Amino acid sequence: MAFKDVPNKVDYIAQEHEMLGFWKASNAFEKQREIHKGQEPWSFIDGPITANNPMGVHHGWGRTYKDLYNRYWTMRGRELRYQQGFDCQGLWVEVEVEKEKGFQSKKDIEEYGLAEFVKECKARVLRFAAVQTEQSVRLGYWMDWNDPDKLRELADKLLADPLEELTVEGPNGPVTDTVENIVGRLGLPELGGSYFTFSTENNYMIWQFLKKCHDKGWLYRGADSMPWCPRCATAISQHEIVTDGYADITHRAVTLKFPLRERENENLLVWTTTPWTLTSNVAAAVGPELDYVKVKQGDDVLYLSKGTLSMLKGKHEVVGELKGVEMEGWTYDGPFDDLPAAQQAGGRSDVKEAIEGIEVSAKEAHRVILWDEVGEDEGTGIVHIAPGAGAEDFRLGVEHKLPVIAPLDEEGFVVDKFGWLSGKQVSEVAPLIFDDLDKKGVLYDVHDYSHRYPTCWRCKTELVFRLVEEWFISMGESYEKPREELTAEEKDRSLRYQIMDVVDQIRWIPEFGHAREMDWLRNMHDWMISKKRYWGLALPIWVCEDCEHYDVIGDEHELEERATKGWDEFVGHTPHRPHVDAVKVACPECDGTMSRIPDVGNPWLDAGIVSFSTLSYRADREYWDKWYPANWISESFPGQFRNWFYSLLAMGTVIDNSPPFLENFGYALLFAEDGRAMHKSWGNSIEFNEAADKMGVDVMRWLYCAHKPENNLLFGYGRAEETRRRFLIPWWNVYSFFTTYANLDGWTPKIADFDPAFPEGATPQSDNPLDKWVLGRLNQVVERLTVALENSDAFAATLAAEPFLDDLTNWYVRRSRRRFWRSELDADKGAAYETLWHVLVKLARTLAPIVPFVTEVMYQNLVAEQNEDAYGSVHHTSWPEVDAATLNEELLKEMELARRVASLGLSARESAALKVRQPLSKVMVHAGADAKLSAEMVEIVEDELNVKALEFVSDAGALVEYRVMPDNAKLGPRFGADFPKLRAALDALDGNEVNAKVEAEETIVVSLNGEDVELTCDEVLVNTQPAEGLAVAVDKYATVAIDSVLTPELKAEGLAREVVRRIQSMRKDAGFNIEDRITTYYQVDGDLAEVFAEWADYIKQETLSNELVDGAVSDSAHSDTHKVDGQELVLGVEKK
RNA sequence: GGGCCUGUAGCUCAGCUGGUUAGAGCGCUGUGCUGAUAACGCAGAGGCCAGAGGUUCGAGUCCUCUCAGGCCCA
Repeated sequence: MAFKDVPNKVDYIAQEHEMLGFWKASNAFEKQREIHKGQEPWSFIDGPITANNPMGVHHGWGRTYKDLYNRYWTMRGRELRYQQGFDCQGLWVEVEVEKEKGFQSKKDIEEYGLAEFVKECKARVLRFAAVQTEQSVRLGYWMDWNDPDKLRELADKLLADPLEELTVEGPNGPVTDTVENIVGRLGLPELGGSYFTFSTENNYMIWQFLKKCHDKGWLYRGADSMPWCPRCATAISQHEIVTDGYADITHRAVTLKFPLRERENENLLVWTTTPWTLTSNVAAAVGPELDYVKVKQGDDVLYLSKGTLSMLKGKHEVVGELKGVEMEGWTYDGPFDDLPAAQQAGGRSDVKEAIEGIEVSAKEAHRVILWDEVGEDEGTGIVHIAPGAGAEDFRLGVEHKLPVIAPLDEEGFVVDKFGWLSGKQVSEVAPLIFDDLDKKGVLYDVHDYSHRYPTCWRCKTELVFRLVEEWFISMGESYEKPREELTAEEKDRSLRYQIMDVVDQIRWIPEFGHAREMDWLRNMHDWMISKKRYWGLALPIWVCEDCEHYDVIGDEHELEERATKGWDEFVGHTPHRPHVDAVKVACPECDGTMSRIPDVGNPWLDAGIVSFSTLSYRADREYWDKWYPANWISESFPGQFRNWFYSLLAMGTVIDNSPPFLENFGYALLFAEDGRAMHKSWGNSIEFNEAADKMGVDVMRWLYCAHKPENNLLFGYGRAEETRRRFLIPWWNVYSFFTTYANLDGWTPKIADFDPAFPEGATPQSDNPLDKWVLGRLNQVVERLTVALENSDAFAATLAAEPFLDDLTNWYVRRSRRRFWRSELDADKGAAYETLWHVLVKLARTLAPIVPFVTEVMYQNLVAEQNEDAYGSVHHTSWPEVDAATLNEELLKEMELARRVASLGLSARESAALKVRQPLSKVMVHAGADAKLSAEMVEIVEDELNVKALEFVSDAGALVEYRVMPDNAKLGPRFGADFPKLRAALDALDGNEVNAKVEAEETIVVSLNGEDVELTCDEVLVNTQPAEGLAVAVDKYATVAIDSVLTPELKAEGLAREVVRRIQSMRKDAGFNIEDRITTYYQVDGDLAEVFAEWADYIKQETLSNELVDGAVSDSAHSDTHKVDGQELVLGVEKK
C-alpha cells in the first residue's frame, strides 16, 4: 500500500490535535498498559501539582521529563503505574476561594460556615484539576487521567448535595458511595485516576505518621514568635517565607530614648522600624565587643555605638567611650511602663508555655543584656528587645528568662491591658505611638526608612511577629561533630541524622543535590506542622480540656474506638473540618473530655505522605512492597529540598527508615527569553495553552530537553522557532522526501518475520557505503540514547540525536539523491529505500519518548498502515535494540574523513572562486599516515566536489609545510620543567626531515641542554600548514588542494551543467511534476551550440527531455531568455 | 553573614578524568546550490574562557580570594 502523501510544509499543531484524537479514539494509552502488564515494575511517583490555577510553561518542562522517562522505561519493558497527583489542601486554595467570595477575614469564613467553605475549596481543586488534566493531555503526558468533565461534575454535585448517593465506574467495577466520599476516594485503587492529597486515605496515612512521631516523642506543643499574617490570621512557617515573600517597603522608623534609672539625664538611644513592638519592650541588647560612646547633646546624655554616631541630629559632644560589655545590667525606664501589660508578673501572653515560672513584670525586668548579633549596619547599636513581638527577641527572652508581652491578636488588633492602644489595628498605631512618645519626652527622631520586609506569600500583607502556640516535629539536636562520630543513641534520638543516612542512599542528579539536601537538614529547625486555618489536614491531636494532656489518634479505627461523643455527626464525612471536630475522646490521664485542636496541617505533610498513601501502605502491604520505593522522582530543585523532597524523606525515614525514592532528578528554573522571571505584569509571560498552540508541544518538549537541566532555561517563541528549524523541519523534510519517492516508485516495505515490537526489522543488507554508514550511525545513536536516557540525561540524548539528523539530511540524503532519481527500481535503489525507511522508523521509535506526536505521525504512515500485524501506536513498540554488527568503526571514521575532505574541498573552491558546477580535474589530499578512503568513499568525495580524480598525497611537501609538535601527554611528564625547551627545540627542526623519520618510524634526535635526547616517532606529532600558491584548505586533520586549471573539455562540461540547471529551473517555473517528460527547445550560437551537440544525451537525461530541438521555441512551450558565459540562450520547455 | 549553582563569540549554550591551534546553533557578512527550495550547503568576521593570585612542564578545566547573577538559609 502506498504511503500517505506527505506535504513538506505541514501544520504541526493541527497534526498534534489529530494525534490526540487518534490516541483517545484508539485507547492507545490503555493498550500500552496492557502490553506491559506484569513486567518488572519501574516506579515513578509524581510530585503533586497544586490544583489551584492553570499550569504554566514551567510545569511543561518538568512534565516533559516525567513523561519522557515514563515512556522510555515502558519501552524498555517495564510496568508503570502512570499515576499523576494533585496537591489539594492548604492556604493557597483558601485564599483563592476567599477572593472569589469577596471575604476579608477569617470572621467572614466563619459566618459563611466552615462546612460550606470547605466544600468550596474541594470544588475549586476539582475544577482546576480538570483544567490541568486537559493541559497535561495536550502536552502528550500519558497518565491514568480522570475524565475532566467527570471531575467538574463531581465539583457541581459536591456543592449541591455532598451526601447524595452516586455510582461511578472504577477499574474493577462500579463503586457506590456519597458524593463526598467518592471525592475522598479519588485515586484509590477502586477508582483509579490521579491521586488527590485531600483523599481520605492520604489524610489517615498522615495521622499514622504523626502518631509514630508522637510515639517516638518527637511531636510537641511549643510557643514561638512566628511571622504572622494578620489578614490570613495565620502563622507563616519558615518553609513559606521565600524570596517572593519580601517586598521593598518604606516604614516610619523611630529613634527614642530609654532613660537610665540610676544615671540621671542619661539615656540609651534605640531605634526601630516597627514602633508597635515598643509597647512590648522588655530589654535592650548591646554587642559585648562593640565600642559605645557617651554623647552630650543639650541637657541629655545619650549612649549609642561608635559606628552609628552619624545618626545623631544636630550638635553633640562625645564625652566618653566604653565597651558594650560594660553596660550589661544597666536598668532603664521603658516607654510604655504606664500600661497594665508592662506591670503584670511574667508579662502578658495567652500562650502559657511562654511565661511559665517568670515572676517579674516587664517594668521590673528592663535592663541591658548582651547579644553577639548586634551590629552597626542600621540603628544605634542598641537593640530594643520585645520577646512577644520578634523571633530573635523571643529566643533571647528564653535565654535570659525575661517576661513576655504579646500585644496582638490573630487579626493584628492590640489586645487588652494596653490602655488606650487596646483595640487598635497594628497597621495604624505608628503615628499614635510617635505622639505618645513625644508627649513623654523620649522621642528623638522619626524618618522614612526603606528596607526589604517580609510579606505574606499569598496576600502580600505585611507580616508581624506574634507569639503563638504551634505544633512541631522535633528534628533533634544539631551536633557540632562530624556525622560519623555520632553514637547510635544520639542518632536514635535525632530524626535529622536519620534522614541524612537515608539521603546517602539516593542518587541525586545533579550531584550537588545531595549536598543541598544535607545543608537543609543541618540547618532545619523543628518542623512546624500546624496552621490556624480551615481547609486542610485535620491534625489528629486531641487535647484535654481539663488537664491539657494531648494525644495523637493514629487512624479512623482508633478514632471510632475512642470516640465518646460526636461520632455520629462525623461518620459519612471525610476527615476534614468541621465534621471531624465534633468527635470527642476521653482523656486517659484525668478522664476529662479531649477535643481536637482546631489547627490544620502543613501542606507538605500532604505531599510527603504520597509514597505511602498512594501505594496502599495501609490496605495492601504487598502492593506497597512492589512499588516502594520510587525508582525515580523529579521536580524543579530550587524550592523542593526544603519542601517535597524533605517531607518525602522525613516520612520515609519515620515510617520505614528507608529512602522513599532511589533517584532524584532535579532541574532549575524557567525564565522568559529576556532572561527575567515570567510575570504577567511585565508582558513576558507565556500561558501554557498559548505556547502549546503556537509553537506545538513537540517543539516545546525538544526545547526543554535540549538543555542542561541544572541551568535556568530561557523559554520563548524565538527559541521555539529555532528548535523547529534546527530539529523538526529537517527531519520532516527527510520523511517527506522519502515518501514522495517511494510512492513514485511504488516501493513498500517488506519485512520478513515481522515483530510488532521491533517493526523496522533486521538491519537491511546493502553494499552501498552510504547505506552501511548511515545504518552504523543510526545504531551508534540508538546506543547513545539508550545510555543517556537510562541515566536520566535527556540533554545527552538530544546532543546525540541532533548531529545524526544533520548526518541524515545533509549527507546521507543529499549524497543519495541520485540513487532515488534513477528511473528504474534497481537493486541499489531498493537498498536505498530499505535503508532510509529503516532509519526513519527506528529513529522515530528512538525519539518517540521525547517527541511523541511527530513520531506517531511517521509511524502511522511508515508502519501501521503498511502492516496489519503492526501495533496501533509507536508507543506500543519496544525500545530499539542496537545492532552491533553495523558499528563499523573504520567505516564511520572513513566517512568522517570523507566529509571533512569534502568540506575542505568546498572551502578551497571557494577561495579560488570556482563554482561547484564547474568540473575540475583533480583534488589532492593529505591526511596523515594512517588516513585512507576506500574507492567508494573516494567516489563520493569526487562527486561532492565535482572533480575527476582524488589523489592522496603522502609527501605533502608540495601542498603544505610540516611543523613538528611534541605529544604533550607523553613528553610533558617525561621532561617536566624542561618541557618548554624541548618544545622550542622541536620547533626549530626541519619539519620535512622529521616527517620523513616519523613515517619511517625512526627515532628523532633533539639537542636539549647541550645533550642529545632521543624521541620515538610516536612521541611527536607532525602537523601541516598550507603552502603558498595552491587553492588549499586545511584543518587539524587534513589538507586539501584543488587543481584549478580549466581545460576546454572541463569548461564545456561546466557549461552543460549550467544549461541543465537553467532547464530544471524552468521546469519548476512551468509547474511540471518531477516525473514529467518534456521537449526542450533551444536557440544559441557559438561555443554553447557545440556544448548542446556534444552533451545532448547528458542534458536530455538530466532534464527528462525526450528530445532537444534546435530552433524556434514552440508557442505552447514555457520559454525564457538566458545569458550563459556571455552568450544569449533562448530556452523553451513543453510537457509531452 | 553562611551554603549551593552559574559566569566561555553579539545572543543562547557545549567543552569527559588538566594536554596540540577552545567548539555548536542562532544572528551578521560573503558566496554557492536550485528535484528538502518561504528550505539548504560552504566560508568569513567575532573569544585576555568574569577578575586576581596559586598548584603544575602545561589551567576554560584543580585550589584560594574578589566581582556579578540565581537559588537556599540566617
